[in-house]
Parts: sequence; C-alpha cells; structure tokens
Amino acid sequence: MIELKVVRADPDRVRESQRRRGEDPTLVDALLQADEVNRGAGAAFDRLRNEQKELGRQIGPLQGKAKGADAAAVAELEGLMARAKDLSDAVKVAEDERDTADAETQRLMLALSNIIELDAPVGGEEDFVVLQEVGTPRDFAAEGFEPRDHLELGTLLGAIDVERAAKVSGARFYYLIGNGALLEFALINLAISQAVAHGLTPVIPPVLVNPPAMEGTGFLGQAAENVYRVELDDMYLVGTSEVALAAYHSDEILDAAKLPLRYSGFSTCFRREAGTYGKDTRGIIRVHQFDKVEMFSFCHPDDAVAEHQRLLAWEREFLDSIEVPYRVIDVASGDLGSSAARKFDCEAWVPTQGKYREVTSTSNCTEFQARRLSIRMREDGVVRPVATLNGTLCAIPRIIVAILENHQQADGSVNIPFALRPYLGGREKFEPIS
RNA sequence: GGAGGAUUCGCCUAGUGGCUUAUGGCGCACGCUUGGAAAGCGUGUUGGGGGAAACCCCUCGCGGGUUCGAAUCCCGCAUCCUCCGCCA
Repeated sequence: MIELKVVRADPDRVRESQRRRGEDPTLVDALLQADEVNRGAGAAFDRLRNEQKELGRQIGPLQGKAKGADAAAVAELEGLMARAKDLSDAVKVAEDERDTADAETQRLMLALSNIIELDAPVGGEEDFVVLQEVGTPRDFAAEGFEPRDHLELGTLLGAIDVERAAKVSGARFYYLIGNGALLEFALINLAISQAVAHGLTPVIPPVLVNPPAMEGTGFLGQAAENVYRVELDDMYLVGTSEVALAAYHSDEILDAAKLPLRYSGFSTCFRREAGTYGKDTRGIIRVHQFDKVEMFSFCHPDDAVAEHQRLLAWEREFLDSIEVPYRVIDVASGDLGSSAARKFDCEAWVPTQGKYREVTSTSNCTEFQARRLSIRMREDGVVRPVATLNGTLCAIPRIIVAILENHQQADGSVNIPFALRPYLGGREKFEPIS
C-alpha cells in the first residue's frame, strides 16, 4: 500500500497514477473521506477511553475506603460506578465505530495500486517502449531450412513430453525428461552461480504460503484469479518465489546500514492461467507449473531506481550467456502489476513465432509491498519502510523454448550455449534420440 | 491425529484483577570519569496512531468474552517445544 500521508498531501498525484494505470481515480476520494471519518472516530474513542481510565484510577483506592464502612466513600463510590458503567457502554460503541471506520480505510488502502514512476510510458499492453535490442535473429531461409518449434525439437530430443503430461495432469503440463531435465539442472546451476557471484544469497523457499504473505505481496488483488488456493488448509501455492522472499523479512526492522539484502530464490511456481484459453496452447510457453530462479532485493528507498537497473543488468547478463537475441522493453503504465511502480521486461526472440516473447521481468515495488508486509529499516533512529524489487533470472520453460528454437540445426540437433556446457559435462549439442 | 507445556521491549526475565504510566538484566546509544581504554556511574532505548503543542490513545502471540477496570480470569485460534501415534 502507499502512504496515507501522501494521499492526504498530494491526492492529485495518486489520482493521476490510478488514471494512467487504467484504474479508478475516485478510490482516492473515497479513501480521503473514509480517513476523515476514521480520524474523527479515533479521536472520539480516545477521549472516552481516557475518561474511563481516569475514572478507573479513582475507583480502586475508593473501594478500600468503602470497605472500612466509610459512608461518604460508599456514596461516592456508587456515583462513580454508575458513571463508569455508562462510560463503559459508550466506550464499546465508540470502539465499534472506530473499528468499522478503520476497516473501511484499510480496505481502500489495500485497493489502491502503487504510485507509478512518472517516466513509465503511458498506455496499455501495446504501448511499451523498446529500450534496446540485443543480437540478431537468425535467417533460417538463408540457412536453407525451416525452423522447428520448441515442442517438435523437445520431442525429437526426448526432452519434453506433453502428451503423457496431459494424461497425468491435463493441459498446460509437461514432463522434462532426459536431456530436458539435464538442461533444467544446467540452467539452474548457471543462474545460481551468476547470482552467487554477484553476492546474492541463494534461497530455497516454501512454495505454500499463508494468506498474509500472499496478500502482502499484492497477489490477491487483480491477480487473484491466477493463484492456486489450497482451501482445506487456507494456504496458497506461490506463482513466484517473490512471495516467499518478500515475506521472509515481514514484521522485521532491518538495519539500514546492512541494506541492500539480496536473495536469489529457486522454486517451483504455480499459475492457474485463468482467462488464457486459446493462448499459447502448444508447447511450454504458458504452463501451470514451472521452476524459476528469482532475484529479490530489500533496499533503501533512495537506492531503488539504481537497484532496479542493477537487477535488469543481471537479467541481461544471463540472457547474454545463453546467446539468444532479445530486447528490453519499458512496460506501459496500464500493464504494470498493482505492486510495481516501474517494470522492465526482457523478451527473447522466438523464431517460429517471428516475434519476441517475455522471458524475464523486473519490477520496482518501492515501499508498496514493504508497507503491507511491515518490512522496515532503522536509519539514524528513524524507522521507515524499505523498498523491494524483484527480477527474474531464469524462468525455465521459456528459456528452454528460446534455447531450443534459436540454437537448432537443420538435423534437429541443438547446440548448447558455451556458458551451459560446464554444467552438462562439456557436451556441445543435444542430438535427436532414435 | 492425541496429551502436556510455552508465547511480555533486539535477547533473557518479573509480573494471579486497580499506585502497571509493565520490572530487572544483557545488548545498544549518549554523557560523566580517565593520559587512553576497561570497569564504574548517570541518562536514554517496543512499535503504531492522533495532535500546532502539552499531551492522549493503542500495542504483553491473535480473536472473542467476563468486569466499572484485564498482561493477569474464561473461551477459541495460531506458532513453537516435549511425548505418543502415523509417515517420506
């Protein structure tokens, strides 16, 4: 959530942010009104409660005197008790009113998305700005053969089996087998060693989390329909290890001098992919379950923009090392998640689709998640929220798509990028199985 | 799944209904002392909200209840520990 003081002091800025996102700007006005009511109710409760406590302090000693059969004390006590009784009722009513007003304010606070960075391009999904293109797509026509798509290649190589996965789990599932499984392990090893080389702490987090963790990271808002819920136990399967990494330091006050704290989480990710019927039905581009190495940083809010660039650079380093053409885009305001103030995606070239497809994504969530999860820092005695940022290092299926399609040869074999070879026993290529 | 125990400030801890405005220690910060340090002494040290300020309110795992008044009594839940059962 954003800071209530900002909403009070500069409501126009928040309205503009909502507008650019294509979300409701009148939420701001509803919130301001709820806040007004809430503060009034809070002050009323405080006053009554103060009076009640003061009265309570008089009753105690008086009861001692009254026991000594002091008639005046008994009379006074009766008077005080009568007033205290009335006050008690009034306090309960005031407390209910305050709680109601507070819950409404809180509800609206949680409904507001993060304030976007003003430099982000304005518009919808198609209004992104291309920041950079790296590498050149191969000219398969010039090479004299028609490229196979990743599923055909994966099947030839004995690396991917979606037919049997459909039998076992249904649509949008897959087996990585043989070379496919080995490729995943190699990718993870490469990603983690790069992360460790940059000083990130590797983490294997839980993938089943409780409601506050999910809510705090911002995935129960507009993204809720894509989250798997384990109803019997009131838990959620994470769609990204970002959830477990962000919540790792929840309810903590970190030492500002020790920031940034950087982690790289490896976990399985689960996504319902609701509302994507008919999209990417072939292959493993859009699946319900996949493994991913994710970077996560808790940093000083003043450093967040620079940290965002750092995460982007590390994403690019990984893509460079698997030698596929890609571009970097600045995601438009209407396509940001509710937590993100700014988002950059890296999209790898997919030859058989003739276009770039998202493979990694990095978001600056500023203090939005930290407020919800209560992750703060102490700096010169002052306590304030940290900034959180996340970025994909390697989302397995899409990286596999990019590698298979971009490094394929006419005979159906696939050259292994140099950086991966050490993690595959020095092999240079995957060959079709007989 | 069953039975017991625990949960108070960064850590340890006192606290069985009203002088609790929560005790003491460790740690930490600042100061005094010192040639310098240690020790010693003094002061400060949970978060959050409201208010111009004085100050007020909330916060003793969480949620209810009893009461004029709850860290304290009652009920429910969560987490952790021990034992039993089951199990990778």
